[in-house]
Amino acid sequence: MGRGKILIRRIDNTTSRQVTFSKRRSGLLKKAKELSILCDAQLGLIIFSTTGRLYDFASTRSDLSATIILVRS
Amino acid sequence: MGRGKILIRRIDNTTSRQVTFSKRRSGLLKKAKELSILCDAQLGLIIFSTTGRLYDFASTRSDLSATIILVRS
DNA sequence: AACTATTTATAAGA
DNA sequence: TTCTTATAAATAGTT
Repeated sequence: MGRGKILIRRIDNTTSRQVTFSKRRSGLLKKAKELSILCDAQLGLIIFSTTGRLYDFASTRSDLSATIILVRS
Repeated sequence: MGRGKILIRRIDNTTSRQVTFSKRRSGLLKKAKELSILCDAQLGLIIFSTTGRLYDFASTRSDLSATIILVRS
C-alpha cells in the first residue's frame, strides 16, 4: 500500500520506523476490533513499542481480559 | 473493501460470518507479523473462533510467548 | 476455492 | 507532525 511497494524487513531509519509503527499499529487495532464485531470472535492483541509503551485490544472474554491485564502489570 | 461497502456489525448469516472470519483472520495475522518485522515491535495476537479453535501469533518475547501458551492450555 | 470490482490501508510527500 | 494522495493491498460479493 502507499506510494511505493516495500519489502517486509526491519526499517533501518528510526524516524521512518516510528512513523510506520504508529500508522500500522492503528490499522491493526482497527482491524482487530472489526473482526471481533463482524464475526463475533474473541480476540486479544497486545503491542509493545520499543520504548515499552503498550497498546492493546481485547474483546470481552474473561480469560482474555485477565491475560491482557496480567501482561500490562 | 470488496464489491460493496459493509457496516461493522455482527454478520447474521452463519456461512457469510464464517467466510469473513477466515479471510479477515488471515489478513490480521499477516499484518501483525508485518508490523513486528517492519518496526521491530513485540506483539501477541490471540484469536478464538466461536467453535473454540485458536489462532495466534507472537513475536519472540518471553513474557508474551508465555502468555500465549497460558491462554492456549 | 478462485475471481475482480471496490474499498481500505498506507508509503511518500507536502 | 498533521494532512494529502497515489498506489498497493485487502476483501465483499460473485462464480
